[in-house]
Amino acid sequence: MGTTTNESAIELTRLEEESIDYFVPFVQMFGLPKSIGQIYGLLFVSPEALPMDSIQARLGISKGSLSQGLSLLKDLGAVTSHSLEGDRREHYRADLQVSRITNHFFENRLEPRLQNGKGRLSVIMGLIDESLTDTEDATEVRTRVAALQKWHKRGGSIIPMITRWLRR
Amino acid sequence: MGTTTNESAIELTRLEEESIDYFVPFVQMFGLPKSIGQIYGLLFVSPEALPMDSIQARLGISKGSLSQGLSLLKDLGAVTSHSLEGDRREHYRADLQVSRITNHFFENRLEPRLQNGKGRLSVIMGLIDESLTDTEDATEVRTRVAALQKWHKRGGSIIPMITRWLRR
DNA sequence: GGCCTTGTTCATTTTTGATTGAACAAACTT
DNA sequence: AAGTTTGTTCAATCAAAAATGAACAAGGCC
Repeated sequence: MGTTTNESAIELTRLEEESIDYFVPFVQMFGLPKSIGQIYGLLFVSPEALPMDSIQARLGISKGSLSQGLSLLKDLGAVTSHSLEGDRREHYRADLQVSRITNHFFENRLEPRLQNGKGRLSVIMGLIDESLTDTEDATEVRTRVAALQKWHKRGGSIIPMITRWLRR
Repeated sequence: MGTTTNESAIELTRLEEESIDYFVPFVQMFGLPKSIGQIYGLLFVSPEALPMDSIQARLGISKGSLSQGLSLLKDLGAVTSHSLEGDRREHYRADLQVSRITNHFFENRLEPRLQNGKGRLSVIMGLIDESLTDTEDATEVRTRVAALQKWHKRGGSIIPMITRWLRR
């Protein structure tokens, strides 16, 4: 049995449970909260789009979490919302682009920090002589920083590769 | 000025500060605690290997964190320990292989979960008919899961590529 | 207008994860 | 062997992140 048990929720099918148990660790791997995995997991195995109250009843999570979670998933492009005629509620459906979640990770979490790091490395390089008076010491450390810079370039160039590879 | 200020610590050089400010976000990007970044950042710009008490005095972090942090870094292979003659204390030096940190992320954090996920997907595929009686619905969802499986294969095959690329 | 229904926001609570430091072990010193 | 230095472990504390739910819009409906 999975870890999806929750008293106050409408019973989930085994399929839904398994899907959620799949997606929760998946999204956590990319630093997203559990609730995102639950929501996406449920929608992923729902053939028809679901309204918020129905999702809430099944997952037993708060309206707040749900609203925020759905809005993040919409931003990522992992979930789309649809209005059904004769129903005022928005209905949410999982988009197949799971890669949106991973792209978000690479583009929002990795990329900017790598970028920022690049600048810092130049500063560090500049500070070496100032702090390390012994020439040998300075050379040693400069070698290390140079290796990092090289590595940085590599890392930077591989991210677009990965995202391209994962998308489609 | 960086975020590395700490009352009870021996003054850090600008170089050390910058290095720490570089590595703290870097390691956090991969889900490692801040203290790991501080330790590694300090060692990275230290030409000579440092003993624990000296690291502690400079960073102002607890002996516990330090011991655990160093042992993790040693496990990663990002730090090596050396015994100096005439000094009972172990001395720690940063290994240039920063890629060890990223490898650890890919191999210990991503890989096993992807592996685990693979199995779950088969289970999910098997549960579809059981839960979705409508044939169209079942087909729809089966398509989604199939897409995920395909994506999974891709993801699995790209990880060795990335680690190979980053190493050396 | 007044009254529902649907959804968002955000201050508070809860949970999770990191850090601390005291207790302990191991190894050296005299 | 008693004392000292060095390092580890782990229960308790603290901090950061996530979830809750009440207060608040924004629209529809009578």
